[in-house]
Amino acid sequence: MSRAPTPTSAGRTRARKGEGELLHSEILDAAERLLIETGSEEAVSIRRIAEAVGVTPPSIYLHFADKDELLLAVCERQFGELHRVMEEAVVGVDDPVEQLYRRGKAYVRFGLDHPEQYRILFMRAADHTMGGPDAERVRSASSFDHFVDAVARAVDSGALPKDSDPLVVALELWSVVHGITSLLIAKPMFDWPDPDALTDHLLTSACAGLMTTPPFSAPQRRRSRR
Amino acid sequence: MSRAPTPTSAGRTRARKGEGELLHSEILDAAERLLIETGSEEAVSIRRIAEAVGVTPPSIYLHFADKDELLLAVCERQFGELHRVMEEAVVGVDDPVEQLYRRGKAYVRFGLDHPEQYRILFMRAADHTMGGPDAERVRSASSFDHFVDAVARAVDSGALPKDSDPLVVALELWSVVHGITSLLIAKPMFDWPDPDALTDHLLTSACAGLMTTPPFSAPQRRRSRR
DNA sequence: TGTACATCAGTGAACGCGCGTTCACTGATGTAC
DNA sequence: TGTACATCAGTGAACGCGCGTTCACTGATGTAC
Repeated sequence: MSRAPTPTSAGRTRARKGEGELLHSEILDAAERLLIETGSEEAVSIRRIAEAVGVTPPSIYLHFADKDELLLAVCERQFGELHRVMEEAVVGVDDPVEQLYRRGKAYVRFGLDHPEQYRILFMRAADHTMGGPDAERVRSASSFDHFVDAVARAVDSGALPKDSDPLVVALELWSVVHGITSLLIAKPMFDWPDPDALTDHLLTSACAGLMTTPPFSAPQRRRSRR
Repeated sequence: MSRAPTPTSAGRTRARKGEGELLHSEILDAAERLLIETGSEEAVSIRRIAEAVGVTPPSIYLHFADKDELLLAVCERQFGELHRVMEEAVVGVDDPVEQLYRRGKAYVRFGLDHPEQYRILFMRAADHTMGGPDAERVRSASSFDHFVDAVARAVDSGALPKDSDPLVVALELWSVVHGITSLLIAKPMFDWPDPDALTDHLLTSACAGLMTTPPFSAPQRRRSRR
């Protein structure tokens, strides 16, 4: 409309000399926004991100080596955010089992609130998300390690069998909440009950069941338990 | 090498007059093969499929309206196959709870044996897999309905609380096996124990827990259970 | 048995598109003298 | 206070690519007479 002397095609004004890093986070914001709006990872291209920021495509390469690095940075942000909401969910909660429930429900809620981010974090093919750069491995593992610690505390409290392997139990509980989250995202057309209540019920059942069932033991040479 | 009179660029010989349908299944075979080989849905293009079959790209359109219809057909095949292995797993098994375990383990094994197909079936965004054509809805639902029936039999047998909603329990158990399967596919870098034994243990725990925990009930106006 | 014709499986060339990435550049900002 | 210069954020045009899809066609196969 008005022909003001805007230095870029969009309304953006060029960064001052020492402030080139501003664009860095603007790009990440835009990438995340596009991801949510389009709901599809493929629809998020360098060109569309540049357009959204109000900048030309080559500018992106001033701040990210290539598209993969950009997407990885978006993932790292999300891992951080997921970690944050899970920790936030347990502040002031002392009972270790209650902590597990809270973490689980926060996890599911995060996934349902940010389905597209969740897809990138946990529903992508193994190669893309992992393999090369271990930045994500670190973040992801660190968050998972916190969860394993939480399980270990529940074992210590006596709410889970004394000889449980916290790692295995953590993987099992993670499977439970991930199963609920990802199926709700991928198959919303089924008659799902309230996700929060469902998570609560299934986690409660699973913990109760783990208490009364012999702990997991790796199959021996002989055939497995059943 | 030898300059034999091959009618197509690859070794394929043109179908006889009434046998145009032959190419139809050759295309599906090739699409599936490419999916497995490349391990990526995006890498499977009309052009690559045509090349794999030994035919030109436009020939594909003689048998499929567009790429979506082709991928849908691949999915339907896979749903059929998954249904088959799950039914096969329970032949000769009378105990309804044992049937649930067998189905669950067959499900996980199918996913791990066919990770790329599993991704398409259960790990894609909601829009792609569903929405328009309900062909998949039918297949998917029909297989799920069998599972709900199996749960109902377990309820009737007294292995699950009398007033359980079989649909909810089925969704819960599905979440468990899907959680294990999809995490194993997406996050193989964690220290997973033997999938079969893990599935067995978690399903056993979950069923035991469901037996001793009050059945799921939808949250009332008052805040949910906890 | 022979021939004209309809059918039908498949071809070849081209369309327009959006993509990631590169390269030489511009021009505003700050600094040294 | 003035000016030459280095720095650095961002541009504009172009590259080559693989994609889904279309269109008018070819030529072998079977059929009617």
